[in-house]
Amino acid sequence: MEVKNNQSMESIILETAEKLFLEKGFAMTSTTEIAKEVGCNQALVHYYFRTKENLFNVIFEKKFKEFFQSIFELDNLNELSFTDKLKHIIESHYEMVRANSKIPYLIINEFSRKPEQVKELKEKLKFIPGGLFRKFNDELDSEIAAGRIRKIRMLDLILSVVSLNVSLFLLMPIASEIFEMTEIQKQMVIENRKSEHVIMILNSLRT
Amino acid sequence: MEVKNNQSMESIILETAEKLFLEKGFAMTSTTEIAKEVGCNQALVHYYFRTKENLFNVIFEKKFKEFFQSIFELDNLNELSFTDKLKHIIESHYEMVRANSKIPYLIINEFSRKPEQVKELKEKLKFIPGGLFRKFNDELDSEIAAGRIRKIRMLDLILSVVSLNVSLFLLMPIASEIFEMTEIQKQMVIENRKSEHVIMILNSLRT
DNA sequence: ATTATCTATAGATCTATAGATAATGC
DNA sequence: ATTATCTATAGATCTATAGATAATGC
Repeated sequence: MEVKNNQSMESIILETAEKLFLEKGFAMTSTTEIAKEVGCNQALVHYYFRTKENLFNVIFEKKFKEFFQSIFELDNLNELSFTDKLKHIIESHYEMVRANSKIPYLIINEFSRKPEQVKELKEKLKFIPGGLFRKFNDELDSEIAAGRIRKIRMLDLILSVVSLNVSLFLLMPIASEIFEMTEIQKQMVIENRKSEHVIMILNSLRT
Repeated sequence: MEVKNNQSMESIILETAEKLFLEKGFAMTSTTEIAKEVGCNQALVHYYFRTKENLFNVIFEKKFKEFFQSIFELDNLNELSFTDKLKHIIESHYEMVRANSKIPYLIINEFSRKPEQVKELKEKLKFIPGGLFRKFNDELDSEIAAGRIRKIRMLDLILSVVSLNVSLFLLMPIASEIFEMTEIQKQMVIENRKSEHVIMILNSLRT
């Protein structure tokens, strides 16, 4: 447990690995490359994390939790109307995906790399309080019962919000080529889509 | 140019490679593995396609074109109203993604593997007739002018349709774990989302 | 003769570990 | 003494090619 000039070697390795895994995925990133970028020898990466798989898992679990935690963040919204609450959720989820736009790719990648281990990942979500979730579901149902929004299941609502937000950032590199956007246009689209997603979802819920 | 019992070796290799690349991506698939699955030796894979990169590119270009062609398939819809036309586009795009659910992942993967080559891929879309596209854009604008739908750009409409359709299949493996769906429930969700997407988009366009 | 298929192997990784040396904490 | 870092290397890939042999077309 040495404290280096500011940062321990272990944490530098971790951060560098995180950066590279997010950029290029598990298979395309070697421990040799991580070491080279860190500026140490390759054995040291294994000294701290034993295996590449191990190192990846540490990072993956962290990112995976980070990502799903934010989806279900519903605190301090009690005083708002259902519509405003939903608007807030869409917007904060959007901002979270924007700030962590590589995570969805990492997660999809990992699920396709180890489909058999999918069950274990479920365990990692146990920390999410189901209460908030159920409460929002009840509110949704009573809005429907009151005839203020059309009939829709919670699952469909979540899928729509997550789909729109996540895939904007997954598709942006491709879309910007196809539609020949400049860097500025790209930024404008990203800026506009936030309110577009809110409008879409809210509009689509009208009776 | 030998014709084997039914199928040439070259096409068997191509099909097997396609299957494996779609399943596991470029980096996680080796020519050794392709050969093993085909039942030939590894040198033969290189005999027909020289390099792994080459083999991948042949497959990628095919899939890439296939995918985008179908998005812009707007034939034989002239007699329909704008709304019905849009409904038809959403549904047929949905079915295409369902039938080729691994392609979006392949494309996203490739774009993140070679971000520098993005420009070249643009070339591969030159075959798409811009006319149909512009015609639909004009129709959209006149619907807006007539006050029948809210103000929206073509780009936003396309992004929304593609986002919803594509990410359903990208997210399904993960979502089905989180929401603890059985295989039957999964199939039901996939069945339901088709009309849900149509409703969402059409509803969201109302003034 | 030409094309398809195989065997064998070079050369470049890459992961993981053993064992030596340097740095630090007590 | 213990922990961190390095050098060196084993062993397992993997891609690509050279060169031998088998199969086919004329």
